[in-house]
Amino acid sequence: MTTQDDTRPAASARERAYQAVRAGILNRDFAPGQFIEEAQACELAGVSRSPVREALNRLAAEGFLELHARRGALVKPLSATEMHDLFEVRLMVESHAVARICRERRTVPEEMAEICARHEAVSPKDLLACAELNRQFHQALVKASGNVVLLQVFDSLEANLTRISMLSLQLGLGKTDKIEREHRALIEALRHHDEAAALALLEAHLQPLPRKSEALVG
Amino acid sequence: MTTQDDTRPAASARERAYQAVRAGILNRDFAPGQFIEEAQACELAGVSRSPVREALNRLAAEGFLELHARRGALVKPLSATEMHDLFEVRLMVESHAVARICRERRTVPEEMAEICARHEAVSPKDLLACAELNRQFHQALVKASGNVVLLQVFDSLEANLTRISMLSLQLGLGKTDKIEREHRALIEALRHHDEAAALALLEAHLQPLPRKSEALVG
DNA sequence: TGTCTACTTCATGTATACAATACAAAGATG
DNA sequence: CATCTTTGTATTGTATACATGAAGTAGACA
Repeated sequence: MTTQDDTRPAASARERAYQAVRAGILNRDFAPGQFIEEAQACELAGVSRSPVREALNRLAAEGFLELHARRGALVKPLSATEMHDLFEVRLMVESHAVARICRERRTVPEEMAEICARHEAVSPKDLLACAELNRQFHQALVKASGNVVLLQVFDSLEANLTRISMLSLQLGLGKTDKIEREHRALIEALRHHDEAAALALLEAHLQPLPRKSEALVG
Repeated sequence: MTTQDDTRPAASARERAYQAVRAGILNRDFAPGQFIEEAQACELAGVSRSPVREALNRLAAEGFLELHARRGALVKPLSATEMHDLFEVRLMVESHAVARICRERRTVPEEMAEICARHEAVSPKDLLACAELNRQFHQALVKASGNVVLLQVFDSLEANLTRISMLSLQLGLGKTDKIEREHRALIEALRHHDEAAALALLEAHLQPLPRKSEALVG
């Protein structure tokens, strides 16, 4: 029974467990390679094992965790190869979205510009908010392609993308104002349905992390 | 309780529940749009609600089901739009794999030819085996790209692809010998690293279902 | 007769109890 | 001293009991 202005009245136990553990992973309270015990998660979220197990299953499906039978939930380390491959796939997905938008001369949703505006308003210190807005922008781009399955695929990359994004910001790479400028430029190119320009901007925007940061995720 | 002369070495309760419900969906014992009650699934698999719930969660994550809070697990209908979008994404993924194989001049794994050989041996009547071999071939193609994330993405499409594949064969579309010939031709093009030819073959091979069959899935 | 309401019923959400197993530490044996 | 065995303990896997909320039904009233 979610009221519309849901400040936070009654989240389900499963949802609380999910959010708590997910935040713990992103904060690196749970480090990659570490096992998360159900009891820990129970205490953290203040719920019993049933919803915790469902949350862990979900996090595993999303790629945050690896479930080992009778061992528990391992926080999945990201290898250099995986990070590289992830960026390649992400570029493929977003390029496809750009191509569809330009070729079918789709109108660029207002949502994307709005996200940029919100991006301006937020403090560069608030890493989680910045990462979230960045995610929303790229998600909106893929959504604008009109292909629901493409959107599902993009969402399935979200877990790892968010982890990398958080890390990138924590390391002080990726200035948020530069990101926002590039987003606006991309919107402009899309509005003119200039596929070549948009693809070039996208490719320049989506650069993998430098090698030195790899070890930090895995 | 499990009898002692259990031919199988004791699959976990969760796995049994997963297999049972998944088979039920593919057989269309559980029709699209129908709600699966946990009690039904419990009886079907002979286990209690705990492993059944985990199985349903997994099936939902894989795209077979939609979980509605306090309502249950709905067998997800596939709309015409989703089927179309699915083929577009699939083509994108496999095209990317083909491009990578050709451009990086990768050796085409023996596995792909072996699958074709097995395909020859199997009876065209055995729909499930044919669908499975077809899936394996395309999965091997994506795996040959060397991009592990691309493979994950392809696997995430599996649920819906399998449902459609089963349906296609049930309807007597897609002759299996034609499929196998096209697979062999694709291997040949890949071995020569002829990207243009391989992409053309792939595109011709991956044709969406005719419109008339749409209603049967949704 | 239609509709609104209160109640009954039942499925899901959550908590907890029980079972099985893997890991670790301590002891036995060569 | 090293290694194998044994046994204890902790954690996951499964079953079941309880709580909560939703949907349907029956009855009363307009």
